[in-house]
Amino acid sequence: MAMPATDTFATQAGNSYGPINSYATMAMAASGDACGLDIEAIRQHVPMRRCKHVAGQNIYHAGQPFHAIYLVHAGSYKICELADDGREQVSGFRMRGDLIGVESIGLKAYASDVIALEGSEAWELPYPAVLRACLHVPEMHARLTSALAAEIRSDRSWMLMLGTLAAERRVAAFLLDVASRYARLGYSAKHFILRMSRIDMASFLALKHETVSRALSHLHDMSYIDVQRREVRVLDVHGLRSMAGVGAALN
Amino acid sequence: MAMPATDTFATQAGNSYGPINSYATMAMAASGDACGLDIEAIRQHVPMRRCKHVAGQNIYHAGQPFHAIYLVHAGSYKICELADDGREQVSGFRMRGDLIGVESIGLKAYASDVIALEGSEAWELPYPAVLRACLHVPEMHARLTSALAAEIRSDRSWMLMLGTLAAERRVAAFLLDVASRYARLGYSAKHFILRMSRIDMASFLALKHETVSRALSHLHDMSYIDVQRREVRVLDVHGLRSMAGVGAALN
DNA sequence: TGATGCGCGTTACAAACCGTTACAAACCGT
DNA sequence: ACGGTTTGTAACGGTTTGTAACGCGCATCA
Repeated sequence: MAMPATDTFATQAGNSYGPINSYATMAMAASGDACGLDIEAIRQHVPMRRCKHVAGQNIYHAGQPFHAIYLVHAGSYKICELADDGREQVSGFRMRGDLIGVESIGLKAYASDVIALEGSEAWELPYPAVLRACLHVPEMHARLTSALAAEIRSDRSWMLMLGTLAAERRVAAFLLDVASRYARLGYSAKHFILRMSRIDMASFLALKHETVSRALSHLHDMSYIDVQRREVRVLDVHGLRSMAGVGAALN
Repeated sequence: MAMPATDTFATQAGNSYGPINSYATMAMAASGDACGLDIEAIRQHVPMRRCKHVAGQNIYHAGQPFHAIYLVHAGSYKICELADDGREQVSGFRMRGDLIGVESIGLKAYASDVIALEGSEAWELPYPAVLRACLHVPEMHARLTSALAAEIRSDRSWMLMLGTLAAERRVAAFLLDVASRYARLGYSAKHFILRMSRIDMASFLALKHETVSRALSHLHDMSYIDVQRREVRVLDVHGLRSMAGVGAALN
């Protein structure tokens, strides 16, 4: 039982010390994608256009009927679930290569609210064209289906995390997840900038932002990380992992 | 703001006082399904066989490669997420008309563990046949895709519930969800038998089983419900709803 | 038949964790 | 420099958990 899959990003050490991801470098990642969707291949079947983006606004305009899904090109987006009575829950963050809006397939309106964090851009894929491509190109069908299935699996592993880990462990697991996502995109997994506020992190982790602050401070005190506002340096991956429970959540 | 969608099952009052769902009556529901999947229509494209079922055993046999998805015919199944370190989280319950296993599409192994609760049966749909049908029958493609999308939306509303509601409210929301599921199948929404243990409920709601017990007792004290072990009578739907937050989670 | 063991459910009490509240410091744009 | 927003820190209090005890139903077995 000696640490299976213990090196989600330690094996990628080559790029673990790559450039810190800043808003600038985020926009120029390699175009090959780690998330199963190759932009060039899709473009052969579905007309895509780059989404003009205004920081802090929904990429889905409120009240508009559902007409497209989005493929994140740069930056990141937060996905929010809204209740009738005003409650709000961040259900995830999407980065380059992730799809946004697939859960609205089959609906007349959007299932969730999507908010672009600073400096984000996405490709807009008209939904009718996507459907047509799925029916005529088996490969597209397989891609969309496994993208949906992957979305479910990812949500489930967060349910596992939220249901079984205490506050501090959730924060550790979250940091490891962010790190491995950056690593997959070719950025450093040991030094990165969180693109979301403490409040967004807290909502996603089902905590209060003060609790997130305390947890981060404590992880800092234990020398697992070095954190200053949104800048994070991972000092002890092993320690973080044991804190999060080996293989906690994530992928 | 006067109570939108306030009558998820109050409008179906005609069947709200139908027969109590016992293990016997559960097996003979009408064959028309409320969940978007019509068994007879599917059978035209995909060979199905009734799954022999042994209470308490996985319907996915451990170690076997992924080869089918399942359509629940009777009873209910619980879906479990497992972590490497032994943590376990119930991520949902599936009833008649629900699909099981769609999240494993595209994988060599199963994403979650599935455990049949007492008296449950399912239709087995061989996965290759399902895929073939999706490519040749547009309607099948739409059905599978929206089943996957619905799965995502359902998971997300539970994240909303877990992230924003306190313990007692979660329990109330859970009861309302169970009630509306029974109503959709034509059973009473005001008098039903919970098919899962307190421990399973607790895991699903990210609580401890004692907390679930206390919450149920308190709902009983407030005369919202009448509960005796697994038998539940809903006495005050309105009260339950305000407890859960109007329109909380569900569906 | 009655005894025993086991899992499930309920309740009480104490302890721990996290949320609440409040305030101060750092950062940002103007 | 200014005000507003975000983040950090601390003390307090409440909700949830942990622990333990007990009742109940059911299966096993003498």
